[in-house]
Amino acid sequence: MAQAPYTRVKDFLKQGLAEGRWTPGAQMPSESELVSQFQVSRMTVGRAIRELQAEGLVTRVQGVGTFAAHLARVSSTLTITDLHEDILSRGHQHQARVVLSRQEPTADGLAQQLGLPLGAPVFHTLIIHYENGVPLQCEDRYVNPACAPDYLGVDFTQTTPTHYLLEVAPLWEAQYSIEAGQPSAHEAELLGITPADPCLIIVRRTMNRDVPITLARLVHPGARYQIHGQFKP
Amino acid sequence: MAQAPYTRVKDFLKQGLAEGRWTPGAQMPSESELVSQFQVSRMTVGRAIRELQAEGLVTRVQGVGTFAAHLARVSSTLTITDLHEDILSRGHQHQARVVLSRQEPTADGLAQQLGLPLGAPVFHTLIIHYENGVPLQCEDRYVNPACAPDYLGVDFTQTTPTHYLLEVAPLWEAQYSIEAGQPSAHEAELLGITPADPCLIIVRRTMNRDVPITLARLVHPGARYQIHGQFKP
DNA sequence: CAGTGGTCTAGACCACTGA
DNA sequence: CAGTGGTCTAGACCACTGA
Repeated sequence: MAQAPYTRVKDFLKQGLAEGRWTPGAQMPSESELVSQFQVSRMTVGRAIRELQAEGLVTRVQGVGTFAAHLARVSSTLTITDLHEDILSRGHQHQARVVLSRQEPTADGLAQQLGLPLGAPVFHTLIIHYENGVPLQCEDRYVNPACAPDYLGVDFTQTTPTHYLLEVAPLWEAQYSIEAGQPSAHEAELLGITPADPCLIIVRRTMNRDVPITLARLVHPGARYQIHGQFKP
Repeated sequence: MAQAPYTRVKDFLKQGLAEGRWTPGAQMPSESELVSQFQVSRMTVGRAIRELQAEGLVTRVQGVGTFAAHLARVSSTLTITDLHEDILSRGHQHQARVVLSRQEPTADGLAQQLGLPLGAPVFHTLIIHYENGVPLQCEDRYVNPACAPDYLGVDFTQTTPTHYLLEVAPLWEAQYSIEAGQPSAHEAELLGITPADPCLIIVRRTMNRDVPITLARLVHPGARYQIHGQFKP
């Protein structure tokens, strides 16, 4: 099975970039040069270069040319996964304990974050997730009732809020922050650690077309949780 | 200025996905349906759908069809930025203090990580980065001498190792982990914090075509450093 | 078999850049 | 002006799937 022509062009350029044949900022072969070099149509080399551009490996300027990208800002993907699936994929058991599940009036900062009027009802759950019996995450979550009216009726020992919300409210945009911090006294108690133990804290807000769906604070004992990732062009 | 036809098709599909018009797993219009609906050529709808596929919004199966993606695994981009640029972009001042810069014999675990024989020389720098005079990062870095022979001669109060290495050794692949932990006694002293203060610790290894270039441990006081990101299709 | 996506071609017109 | 990328068309052949 012969390789597709556009991948041959793409691989040629990619290899040259890896070898430093075109150093960052240098002009790369034009579409017409590649057309005659590879004896393919311009659509084909166009696709090859466009994909490299999408991967951030080259930059293009109309009327000027294609250039090897400055890799100063290399980006990697950080995947928002469902903790339940993560744990199962490690061949371990996942349990959840629902500490709290109720409706509350929205407090001050929260109202703003969820785009609700101050004091409007909001759903609040506090769930501890265990991997093989060991507490791994304290999930403190507020949900916009308009996006998931039946949220409080769900049995979260059987499904996770993340999973349920992805089903009922198509996620469209997410913002998150990651930091190291100390758990609150209550969180420490629930996680079976001391308030001095460092934790990885992720705060995440998801929205659908400017309507906030949910705000979650995810606290993980530092010794038990790591984020891994890699970048590969 | 009329919108390009392929973006019209792409936006139509994207909007439908945001509205939940096609729920995860549902079959979406075929290329030929879109061709007659939009009165464009198949190449054009093909490009629109291919880009949605690259963004992870749809999945395609040859001979079967195009389907709305299950968004269970939504990914966001985490950008490897140069701390120096980060700080300047906030309008702040960046200073670096070189605590250590020398050649050492490679220790056990390190040799493996860098693909060097045990005891082979390796470059080692320890640098503290300050934002407006406040310690923000402790950068403990080992460098494969073969990739950057002049590394130890560089004045790292003037340029950062990240920046220098991106210049001399085209980065091609990176692996990282992020966790919360406690600094070593030495790190705490250098950062002006106590060993009990939680820190965000990033360990990053970069390589070029299977040749490890550098391994860095970046320790940040939790109270002073956060990672922010967002996902938006 | 009909329908799907995967890919390619040989041309075309355009906007933009810099000499 | 010549050269660049941005985009499109109308066809084509193919591999694959499921009835």
